[in-house]
Amino acid sequence: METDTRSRILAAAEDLFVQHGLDATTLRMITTAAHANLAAVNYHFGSKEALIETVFRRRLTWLNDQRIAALDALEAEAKGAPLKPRQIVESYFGVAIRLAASSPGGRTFMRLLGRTYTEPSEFVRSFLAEEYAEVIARYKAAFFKALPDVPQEEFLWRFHFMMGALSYAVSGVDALRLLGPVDESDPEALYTRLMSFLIGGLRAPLPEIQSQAVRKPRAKRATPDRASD
Amino acid sequence: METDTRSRILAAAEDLFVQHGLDATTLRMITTAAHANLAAVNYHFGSKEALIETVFRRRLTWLNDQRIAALDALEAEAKGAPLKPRQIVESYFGVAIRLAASSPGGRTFMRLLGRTYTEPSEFVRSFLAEEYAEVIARYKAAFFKALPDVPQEEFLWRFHFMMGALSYAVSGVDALRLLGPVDESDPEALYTRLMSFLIGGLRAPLPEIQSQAVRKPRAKRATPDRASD
DNA sequence: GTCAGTTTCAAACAAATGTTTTAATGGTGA
DNA sequence: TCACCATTAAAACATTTGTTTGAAACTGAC
Repeated sequence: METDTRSRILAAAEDLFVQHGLDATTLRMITTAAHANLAAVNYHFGSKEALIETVFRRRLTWLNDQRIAALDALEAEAKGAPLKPRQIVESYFGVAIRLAASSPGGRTFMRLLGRTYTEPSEFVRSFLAEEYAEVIARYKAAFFKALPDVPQEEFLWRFHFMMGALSYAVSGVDALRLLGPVDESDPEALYTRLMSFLIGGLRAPLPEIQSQAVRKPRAKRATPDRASD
Repeated sequence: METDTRSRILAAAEDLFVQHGLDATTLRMITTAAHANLAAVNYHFGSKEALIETVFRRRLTWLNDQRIAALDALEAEAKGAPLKPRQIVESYFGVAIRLAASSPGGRTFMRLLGRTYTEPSEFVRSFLAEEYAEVIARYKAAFFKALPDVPQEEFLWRFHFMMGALSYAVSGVDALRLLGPVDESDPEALYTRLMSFLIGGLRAPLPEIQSQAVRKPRAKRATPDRASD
């Protein structure tokens, strides 16, 4: 082996986590794959949870730093003017796709991350929230400024939907395989496809949300947008 | 307790699975919550895996039967003509949202299902694929007929993205909470919001996918669609 | 060569898991 | 009342889990 034990463990863990999930991956699987002794994980990281946190934080801080840097650059160029929604979407989701495309390890990690957004484990959620706090705040502000006509609640949902689409885009494989054979090998094409979809969804006509108290229970659903369908 | 042991176990399992995940939920947690003996799971279901499968199949077959029935109704009415994309989207994703809205148990299950699409466990994937095979085939055919101008590969990705958005829409909570306080209490509003987004994404301008072999490595990304942004 | 500090190793640890076993319980019809 | 059945109950089962231990091996500085 070329690298040191610590690095080999990190790589093996990342790989096995995405294959089998966090819980189902045992320390014995990791240390075997890393050609290390079982005790090495506890020696180098302290515990399995600490290893998981290290695996995530290592790449996630880098990812979100990239996002913030991209936003900084856009806002510097705009000199106070609102950004175009497309620019913001591209910088937020583009960074993720590019990480997935950059290296086998990056792709593995993005698949892992996509799966872990919905991870119920408490300690994972807590450091995930911590890692995302700043970047979410920055992008929310940028979007609100760029889309002053879109109600904030509506936008938050759309952002949420977009994150779901991204998650499936990078982690997809399994669910996608249900649909039939598709080509997942070209990240540039995936990027282009996802952007089209996201922008289309983000800029879709605003639905008329009736207040829950007023609406009649079994009323036929109104379809106010895009009458041409 | 009102109901019999088997039903109490099913309800408790569904509830705990969505809270803690499949692996992290132990039989002891389930049987305690269900006020049953530990051995009851193996007596009534045979194994933990069989219990999981029962929990999913019970609601999933119903869900997909509803989808197929909805499609049957639409196609009967259309008398051979292609359906409108919006109709198909509404029948597929609307059924899911409606199940989530119909009862606390339905909502719990949809959250569980959203989380489990990305479940790496082999046996879960296998029976999920089995449950989805027919409904996916039917809807693929309907979509291809409704959108003859959209390349099939492009559509499959968009369908995949839509499933990601749905997954986050129903299972979301945690990831959504990162974004800030939103109202998740009104399923009708969620339905309307999601539909707008999905239709917007589905009908977005087609991206120009350059063949991977031809494209230059670091070429600036072309943004052929929606020049107005 | 020696020695302190770091890393690796094999072995064992307690705790928790799904499952099985064996007996007890409760109801139903003969 | 008895025998039969399905269900429940308590206890023990073998495995597997993450973690700890204590000694061996290695490393670099003096």
